[in-house]
Amino acid sequence: MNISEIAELAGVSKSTVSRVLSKNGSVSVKSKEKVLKAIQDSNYRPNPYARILNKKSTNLLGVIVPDIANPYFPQMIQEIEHEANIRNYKIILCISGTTAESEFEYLDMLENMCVDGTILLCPTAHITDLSAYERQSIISVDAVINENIPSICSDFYKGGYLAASKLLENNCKNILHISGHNYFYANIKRRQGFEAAISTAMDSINKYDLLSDLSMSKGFKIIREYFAAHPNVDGVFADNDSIAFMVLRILNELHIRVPDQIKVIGYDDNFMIPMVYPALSTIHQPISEVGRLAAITVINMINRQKVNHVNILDVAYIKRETTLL
Amino acid sequence: MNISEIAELAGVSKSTVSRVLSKNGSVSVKSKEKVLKAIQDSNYRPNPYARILNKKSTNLLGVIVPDIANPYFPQMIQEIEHEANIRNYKIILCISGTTAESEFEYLDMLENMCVDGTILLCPTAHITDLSAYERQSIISVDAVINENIPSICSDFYKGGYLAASKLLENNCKNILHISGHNYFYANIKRRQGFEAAISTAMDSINKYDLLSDLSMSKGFKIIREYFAAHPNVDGVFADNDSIAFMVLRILNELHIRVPDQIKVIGYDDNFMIPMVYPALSTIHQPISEVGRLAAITVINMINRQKVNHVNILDVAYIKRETTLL
DNA sequence: TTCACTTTTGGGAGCGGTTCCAATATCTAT
DNA sequence: ATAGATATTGGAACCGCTCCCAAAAGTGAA
Repeated sequence: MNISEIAELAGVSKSTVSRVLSKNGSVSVKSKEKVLKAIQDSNYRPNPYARILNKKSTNLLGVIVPDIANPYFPQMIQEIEHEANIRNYKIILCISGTTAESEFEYLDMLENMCVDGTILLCPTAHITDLSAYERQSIISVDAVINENIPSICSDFYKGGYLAASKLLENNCKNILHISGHNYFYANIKRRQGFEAAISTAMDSINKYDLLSDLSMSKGFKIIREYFAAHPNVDGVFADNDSIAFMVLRILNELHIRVPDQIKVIGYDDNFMIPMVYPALSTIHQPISEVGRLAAITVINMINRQKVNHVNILDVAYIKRETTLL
Repeated sequence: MNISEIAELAGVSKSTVSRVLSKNGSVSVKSKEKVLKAIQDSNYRPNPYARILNKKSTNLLGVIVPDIANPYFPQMIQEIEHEANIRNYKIILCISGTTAESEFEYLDMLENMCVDGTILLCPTAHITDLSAYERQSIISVDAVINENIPSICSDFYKGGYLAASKLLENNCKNILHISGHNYFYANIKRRQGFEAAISTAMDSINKYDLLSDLSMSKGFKIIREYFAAHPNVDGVFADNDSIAFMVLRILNELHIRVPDQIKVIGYDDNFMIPMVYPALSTIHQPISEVGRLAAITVINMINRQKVNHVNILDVAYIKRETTLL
């Protein structure tokens, strides 16, 4: 079934059918009715690719995400998908892992597919130059790539700062910061904020750093060994909630009481937190707002409207059961 | 940049360029080199939509998923995406919620987009007739829709059966089955298996059922009240791990010891389990295998190869810390 | 050199829409 | 009734690629 057959069925020309379908150009009520009836009768679906060939836009949005195991990303994707759909955009999902090659491979693929825009979720620091991708509007989430690429971030610096401040308020003196990567913008900013806050402390503070591959397979061993070697640690800031969960589990095994003996603060505000005991104190990121703003921004950019190149959304400390204050 | 400009640059006809691009038809070495050089020099990217208009296929796969908060789905999507990419298919991700209208809306959209195939992840029981979608090959995962639609499922019946058997082995006499929905095939089969196993018990068993909306906002209250009203329960089977986590959290609040006083078994084998205490005993589903088989099956179906219409993958009981046996 | 055969090539008609343009129909005011 | 303006319509070119087909070029044996 194509537009010519519909035209024949309705007894009009295909130009007229096209006008009815795309709702522009004037069509008499009579013709319009005939066309609509013919479409009804024949279960006709216009071919979007023929249209794309004429128009310049595909109404496709690429989303490149490092992984979707960490629930942070699915939540954001869900929000992006929702906002995009409202505006008649479809999502092409690309899961890149954390290698720069793979990110570029997907960007190439999306460029080939003529997506109208792409949202880079948490790109690695390897991505600095996107000038080769001319057909698509690109924005980044949770990382600042360069001044030409609009970005949406929650305030990682403040998040790190808040975490350290709260550990200090809780009277911790031997503070451990655990993180799994150092090639994401988020980690770097968070660390800066964290260290800035520590350096404001009146008392003398011992700061420890554990930076390692903390995937579940290796993480337990590494963290367990670290606590064995540093029994004096009385405050922990984990770069994400999964790491914090591992810490809590290990402290439980070691019969170290939380929050009496050690305070623990996570990051992300994983939706699982309220389901487990003890409920983790953490830094909450406005995931939905970030996702929504990302979708809106990239679509505005596609439509050549003005967009803010710097968007920093606020974070908040959520006290639960692994800290006293 | 289009194929004609490349042809001009290379000093050949666009037919020849097309032959080089699509690697079929014979082209002399000399022409081929000229064309390749012209493409190199000009950063030309063939327009896939012009190709789609001639060929019949889009190399697009739809994936319709009820939600992506539950980590079960992201894990599966990741696997599907991976397998699809290897075979040069791209994924259109659609998040439908659990309403049948939305599932049909997305199916319509995918039909309009001329996707080659669609994978329905865990469709609701409302979906029974897919005959209106003629252009795409459709399969379902975690549900049997009808005998025309190939399906990939893990063995829910056995999963339910196993869970009940294990609770009986653990000497539970007052067994509670908690589930959040009853409009998914998975829930129905699981319940059948569960009840079949219970009915084989030698001793007299009290079986309780809690079937309700157990989203996190309401779930805690409902479960808490249920335990208050039924203090004799000594074994729990939760339809998924998230519900089981809520149960564990509540039992902890009530100072009821697990597994001494109550045994708990979950379902899914959520990757978070090893990170929290006590680690949940659960029924493990082969998520990756299901995802991989789904991708392979739908692509085989697209290519008109024979596919099995019934695929049931095995599940296994994983004993951790919330049961004794 | 010539003929028969194979390889390579370019022209042109689609694929299914959109859109420009000129032609025709309809309407308004005189 | 008629000129002039406006609304509606169909024809045809075009978007960028594929692929059929016939022509041209290349090959080898007689």
